[in-house]
Amino acid sequence: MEKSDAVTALSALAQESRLDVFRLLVQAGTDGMPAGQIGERLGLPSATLSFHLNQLRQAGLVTFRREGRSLIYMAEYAAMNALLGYLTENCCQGDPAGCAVGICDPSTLIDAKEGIRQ
Amino acid sequence: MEKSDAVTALSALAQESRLDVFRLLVQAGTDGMPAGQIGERLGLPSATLSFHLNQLRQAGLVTFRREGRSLIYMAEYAAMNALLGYLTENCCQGDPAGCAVGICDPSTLIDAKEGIRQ
DNA sequence: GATACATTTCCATTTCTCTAGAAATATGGA
DNA sequence: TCCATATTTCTAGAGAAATGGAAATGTATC
Repeated sequence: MEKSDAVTALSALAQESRLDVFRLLVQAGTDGMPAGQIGERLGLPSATLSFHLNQLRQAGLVTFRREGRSLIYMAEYAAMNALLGYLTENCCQGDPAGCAVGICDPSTLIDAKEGIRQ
Repeated sequence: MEKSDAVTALSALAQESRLDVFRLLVQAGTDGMPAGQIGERLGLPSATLSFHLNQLRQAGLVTFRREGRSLIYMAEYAAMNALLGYLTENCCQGDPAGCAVGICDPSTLIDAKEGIRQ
């Protein structure tokens, strides 16, 4: 992961509404959640929500698919894991004994056990 | 960890110079590094560096101690671990099989193996 | 094609953040 | 006490981000 990508992802999460949205989508799992439902749950006007969803999308932290009239947003677990990896990358002078990298991906549990980063 | 604390910590890290400073201190370990040396390494004017160090300090991500004329800054590993925990907290609907929380602390390797969060 | 619905884009306003020179503060040594 | 060093606080200007109403876009249904 590049430094600029990390800053973009951290900036995207460093805002109360967006952190709420992201965590909601992390909870929602691979099913995702339509934009309208997100706005309803968090009490955000549609234009405001759309702005924040766009920020999260440009940071690579969420993706979406269309289903009828709705856009279903879902968390991008790989991006979250890459960010966690970046933050802990230089930790403990590379000693794995004191440094366990967090991995979280409901769709690839097998990969998670092997470790995503090589 | 409170949501507002998480936003503060993420905001602190969501800036190129501060991310550089934090990672440098994570590398430096418990010895820490004097402010002057940080500024020299990253090419930051003293007032600018001081502003960023203050942001990191207010976010609880770094602490400092005085040694003679120098202020030695060091990473607060517990705060970083708390943030990683917060981001992955609602992951995988609580299923521990797909969700391992990252832990990193050179000074408490034993605690790390037990897991810091209860 | 007309209408309803879901969501986005446009826009202006307000608010927060970054930057770095200059002055102030704290410490140590002559 | 006086000077050098290390770092902070003060300050103001420039730039970026957040907000939400109104209008536009895309999709489905009749």
